[in-house]
Amino acid sequence: MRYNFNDIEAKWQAYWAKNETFKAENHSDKPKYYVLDMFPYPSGAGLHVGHPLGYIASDIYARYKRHQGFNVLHPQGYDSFGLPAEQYAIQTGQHPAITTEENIKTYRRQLDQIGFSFDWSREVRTSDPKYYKWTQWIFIQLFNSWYNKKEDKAEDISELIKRFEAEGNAGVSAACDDAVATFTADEWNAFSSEQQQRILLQYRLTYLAETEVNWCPALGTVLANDEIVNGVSERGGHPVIRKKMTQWSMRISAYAERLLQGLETIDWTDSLKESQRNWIGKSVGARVVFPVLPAEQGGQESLVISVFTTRPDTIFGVSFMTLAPEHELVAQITTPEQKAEVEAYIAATARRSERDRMADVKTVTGAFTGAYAEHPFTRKPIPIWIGDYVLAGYGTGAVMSVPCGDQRDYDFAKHFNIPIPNIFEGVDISKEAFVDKENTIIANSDFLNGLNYENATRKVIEALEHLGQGEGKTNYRLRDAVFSRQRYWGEPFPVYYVNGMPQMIDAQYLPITLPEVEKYLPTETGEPPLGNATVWSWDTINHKVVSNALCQSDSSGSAEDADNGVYPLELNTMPGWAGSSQYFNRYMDPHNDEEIFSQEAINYWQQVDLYIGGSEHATGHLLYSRFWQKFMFDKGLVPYDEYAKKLINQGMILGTSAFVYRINEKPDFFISGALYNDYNNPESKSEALAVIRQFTGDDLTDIQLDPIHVDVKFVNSSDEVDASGIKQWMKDYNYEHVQFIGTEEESKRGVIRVNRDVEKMSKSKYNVVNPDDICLQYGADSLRLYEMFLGPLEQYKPWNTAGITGVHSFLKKLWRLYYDDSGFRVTDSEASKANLKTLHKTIKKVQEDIENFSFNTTVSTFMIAVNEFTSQKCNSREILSPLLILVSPYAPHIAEELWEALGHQESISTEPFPIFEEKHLVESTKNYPISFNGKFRFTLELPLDMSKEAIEATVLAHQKTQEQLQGRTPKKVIVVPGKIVNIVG
RNA sequence: GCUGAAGUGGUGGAAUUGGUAGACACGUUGGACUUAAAAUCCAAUGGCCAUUAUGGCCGUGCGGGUUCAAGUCCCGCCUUCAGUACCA
Repeated sequence: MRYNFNDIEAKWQAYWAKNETFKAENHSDKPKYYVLDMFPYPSGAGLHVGHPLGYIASDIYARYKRHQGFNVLHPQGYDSFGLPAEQYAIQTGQHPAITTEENIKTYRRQLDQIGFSFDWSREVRTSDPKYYKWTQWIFIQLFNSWYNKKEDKAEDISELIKRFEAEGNAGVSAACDDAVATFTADEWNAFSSEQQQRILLQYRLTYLAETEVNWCPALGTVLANDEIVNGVSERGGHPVIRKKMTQWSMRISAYAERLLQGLETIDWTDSLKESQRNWIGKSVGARVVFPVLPAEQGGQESLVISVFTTRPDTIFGVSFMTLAPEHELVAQITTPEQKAEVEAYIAATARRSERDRMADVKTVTGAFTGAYAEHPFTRKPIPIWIGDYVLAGYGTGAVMSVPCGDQRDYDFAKHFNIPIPNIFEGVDISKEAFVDKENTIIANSDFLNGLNYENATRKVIEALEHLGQGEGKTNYRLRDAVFSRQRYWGEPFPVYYVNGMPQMIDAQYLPITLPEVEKYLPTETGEPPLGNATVWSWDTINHKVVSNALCQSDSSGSAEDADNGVYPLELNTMPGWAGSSQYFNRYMDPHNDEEIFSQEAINYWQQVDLYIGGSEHATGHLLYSRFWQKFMFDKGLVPYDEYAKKLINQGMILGTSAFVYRINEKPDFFISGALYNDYNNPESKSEALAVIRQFTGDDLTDIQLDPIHVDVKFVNSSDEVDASGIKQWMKDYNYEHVQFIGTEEESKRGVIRVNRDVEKMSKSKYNVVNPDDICLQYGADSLRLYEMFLGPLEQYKPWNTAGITGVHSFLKKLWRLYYDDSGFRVTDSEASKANLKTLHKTIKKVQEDIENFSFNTTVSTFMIAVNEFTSQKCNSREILSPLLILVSPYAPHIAEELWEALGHQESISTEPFPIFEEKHLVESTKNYPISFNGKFRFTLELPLDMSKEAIEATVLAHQKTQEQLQGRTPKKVIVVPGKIVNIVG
């Protein structure tokens, strides 16, 4: 019987689906284990072989854990809100829901065909109203919460209101807007409801505020910081500008310290933790207040400049101050004489885009404001400058410049001839600043002289606090996350407006579902696409979404609306990360319409034991979801404030692109990779040029060659495209007018050689390999094994279809252990010692490998085992039965088929994992490699239970040793029992 | 610049954590089977030298060091990839 993988795989996939083999129950006598994948965005292109890498790894682990006797939760779903479906809708008018549904069907078919053990009964889709009902619900919970810094947790907003009513806000330590004003209880109680609401917004964990956002005009939406790469949008590469807009924000900054501390408690990769630490960007230092000296004329009111510094110990080295050009005090303090210069400078920096500013960090620019500030200790005047090396968005947008201790301050001072006082003992600062704070001794600094960094810092902060001119402060780079998107295909907010103030829709009326719109672009008045909906107002009396016509006001919800109780709804939608921040918990109880999940379910599954996904989400999804989890923990909804105990980043599988080259001067001619290489080799350049000229019939002397991607499906394993491939390629890509030029040898054989290069796998690079093709030709089990075999999980590695024959022939060999030409060959005969040794060696290795996530070496272990069993002619059921269980996580289809052939009725998937027995590996003798000063080497077989001394004596007495030593006396003999003998001369 | 990861045959990659480097696979070469191809099987395959067999020398990015023993540990460099950045 032949190994007919196509039939076998289809058969078992149908069996698993029919019997719900992988359905997980929310209670069990078995211990639980939760294996999670990052759910995919269902794009129109479908899966390529790179996508399932992490899913295969997690599936192997999930299947292994089932064999180990765990109740395994291994769910899958779709992150189905997103830009591409909406862009497609804008172009074609097709509703994103339809596109998404189609794409999901393709994904599901492709995933099923690989044989994953997902519990599909728990599937979630972020775009499903039943799911996003709970995304909206969490939003409401965030709105109704504030962050109590004293308790270090989120609390209900009603607690805050009570405290305002009783004592005002002076004693409240909260994470809130910096600009919040102090008020007493009496003042609070006297405020209008609208004023109160406005103040509360400054405390809520999700709030509406005028913020400077990253606006992408081409996409017509704002982007989060992590959605911008090198100053352009991650999707599409469009330019991004700064713009002020009223937006929803998430007060993630309240959780900065806990997000940082939490990293210590979880088993995530160092590089990923480091990315998050950098993103949170904690720096410890001090806030220092510098009073601005009143200008001689005008008698300005006393202004102060507040700065943040990590080096308060260098305060006596301050020789100037620098403000960001956008700093709010710049206009007020600039003297009339300097006004023109300062304004010109501000205008010049405003013209420079963010990108230019980043690219050009070398040039020192700035302007003097003419104003001076007073040093808190020396009371001497310090000139105030502006310079674009100071960023408005970090710290206070102002720095105290210490040129001797900071290279940027140093460069600035040199450029503008500002004095550089040296406050470090025994340090030369004539060439550059001295930035090493570990080896600092402060000098020329009054009461700080002779102190090191730590002591000086402590003393300065005490002194500043005593003066009331500063205090110790910790600063975080992490900004609050903008939560509004001017998009259609996202979660609608459960928000309506009364007199411009946002109101939450009561949770019992959720979900607020997306309205139908005529077109998916912004409205003519510039409002988000939801502004196109005719039905999109909230009726507070009947509690439902109703026609816009019933609502008088277009945006604010004016007084007239109050008469009929109909108010406008929020027109923005939530960003992509909203839905993905809670899906891992929702899988535990995905069909619950009463609660986000039952306490029973969350207490059973608790948290994710293993999470596998790409590292590209390091500062996006993986940070936001931790924030939501901590919030849910504060609300008592989840038992852990970290949701994923262990996380592994799988690497990417890259494509191997193929290139030929277009002659820039003669775009109708393409040359082969071989000819290109000849042309670029000085020795063969003229020859290559002669060949090219024969075709172009021209006197080309120097040509420019542009690489053109050839679709890899036309290229054979020798990197060649044959005549029929060329023809097909030209037809498919409208290159019929093109003429190919190859080397003489290529022309003779009618082929074109391509050059290869490794790139990210992508449709536009024509290097995509489709798993459908692989499954058809080699089977899903081959695909699974090969993806693992390619290399360590975390590593980036190129795909090379040619290599798959290795694992495929392994499967065929495995099959032949059970079936040969004469039929089923497994018998009840007794296993030999050699059989048992191979089996137990394999059990041990496989178990160790899987537990270390070293999936690539397991495949080798399988191959070795099968080769050994084949040469042992092993046909014992006692061996071949457990072997299948070992293989089944990797190649589940063939394992099920052979398991059935062995006479089992049930699926192999929950069979107990074979138990390793040391006794089968124990040997009585061992080969000791013997060497003398690394010179001669031979092996000697000795009993294992020999003592060190006995081994030494035996070795020295051995004839071969005596011959080799040639009468010399060894100095020392090193014996490592069971391993090695070294004779040292 | 900083942070993280990594450098091993023609290629992907192993190496029980200091103990015979190159497992396993691809590729290549030779052979068997076949009318032929495919498939399958067998053999060789780090480099150099020797060959009548047993062999010998050099080899894990580079330069040092520790050790009986280093791909692995220590010091100093180089290179590549990824993330991040006028962050005060």
